[in-house]
Amino acid sequence: MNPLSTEKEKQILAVARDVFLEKGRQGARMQEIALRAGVNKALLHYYFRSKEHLYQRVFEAEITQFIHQILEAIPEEGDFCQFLKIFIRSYIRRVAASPQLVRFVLWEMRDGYQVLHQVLQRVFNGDPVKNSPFLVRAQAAIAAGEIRAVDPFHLFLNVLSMCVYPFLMAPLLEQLVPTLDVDDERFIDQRVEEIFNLLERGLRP
Amino acid sequence: MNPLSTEKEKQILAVARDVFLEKGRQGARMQEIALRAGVNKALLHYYFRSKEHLYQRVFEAEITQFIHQILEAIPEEGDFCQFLKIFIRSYIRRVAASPQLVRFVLWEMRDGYQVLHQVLQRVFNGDPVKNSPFLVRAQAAIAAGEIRAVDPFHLFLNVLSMCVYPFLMAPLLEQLVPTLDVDDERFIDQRVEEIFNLLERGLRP
DNA sequence: GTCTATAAGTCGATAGAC
DNA sequence: GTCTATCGACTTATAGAC
Repeated sequence: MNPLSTEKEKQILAVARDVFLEKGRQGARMQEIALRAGVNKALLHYYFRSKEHLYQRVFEAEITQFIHQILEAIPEEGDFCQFLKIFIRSYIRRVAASPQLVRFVLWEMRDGYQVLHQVLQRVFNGDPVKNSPFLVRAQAAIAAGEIRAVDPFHLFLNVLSMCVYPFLMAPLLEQLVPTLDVDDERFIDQRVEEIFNLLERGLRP
Repeated sequence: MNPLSTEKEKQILAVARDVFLEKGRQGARMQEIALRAGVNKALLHYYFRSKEHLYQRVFEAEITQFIHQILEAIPEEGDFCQFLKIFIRSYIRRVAASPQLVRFVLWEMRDGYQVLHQVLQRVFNGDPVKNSPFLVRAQAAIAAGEIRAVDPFHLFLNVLSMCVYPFLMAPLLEQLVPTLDVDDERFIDQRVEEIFNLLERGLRP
């Protein structure tokens, strides 16, 4: 196989990712992907056979990469509060870097939640609920009396929610508050602080 | 104007709402809307001129209705904690009733955030940030020393986030935890309790 | 492998009968 | 107002030259 072909394949995938995230599964056009990738439309079918195949490749790749990036940012040591703050910061930074991805995944989840589930199964050795670092750490912290006995699952949902949702609403928020810029480091730091302080106080034993 | 015509127009709008929420702006098909509404495709154009017009009508109507339903459920009296608990319960019930709507709005917000902004301007007399009941109540509660001095804007974001996000993730969550049913009253009550307890403790002066 | 050209099908929109 | 029939534009996909 020609290394140039592999290179071109990656190029197409990168562009397809952008177009799918921008326009969605239905809105994306093979013509636009070809144009922006600087290749002919027929070449897309040569490499990926159909729009559906290309979409599946992009969707699965993005989900896998996203989960791995989050996992890499999770610290192993330290007490639960340290762990929590670092997790919040990492997660928010990742989401702020491409909120389009989260919006895309949530929208496409209507049909594609099985794919997300399969990726989680693979990454977390068959049992995401039991093996998720966050849930493991939270349970340990409760057992050790570091935090009060909340439901770890709901706690996890609460943390993810507060980290993600404002960035999904960003276009509206920036319209409502003209001085606001959700990509600004200061806003991100503010959110980390507000979320962490709320949790730290709300979880005290 | 024939009352039957108005009836048919409403029927089309109701079906169009379902199809747009299900398939999105691009994925929705005029043919499908016509079929499910039991009318001819040409009639859609007779009433609404184009797919774009029909979409705008549906989008604006849904946003307006959603905001009004939330506002109706906001209590006037009581201390901030009572207010908070009722707000959380109302908001979650509304979101749980049709998470598809929220998913749709967030996805379409890429282009449609101006519409959302216009509706908010209209409902809140030109200044949603100043006149939003939640922000007003939060500021008063801080001034009265009922809760500690957090940023009301971030507090609002946190509450909305925790109420909405889990229902956006519902398809995945139910796959991960087979016993989970996010439409079950018990899950909804659990979430209200977990969110309220976290906030009540996290906001103590 | 990469291109041009085109097939095959879909969809929004409209003309025109009733 | 409501229907049938069809146009015209667009999109995916492929055939075939190079």
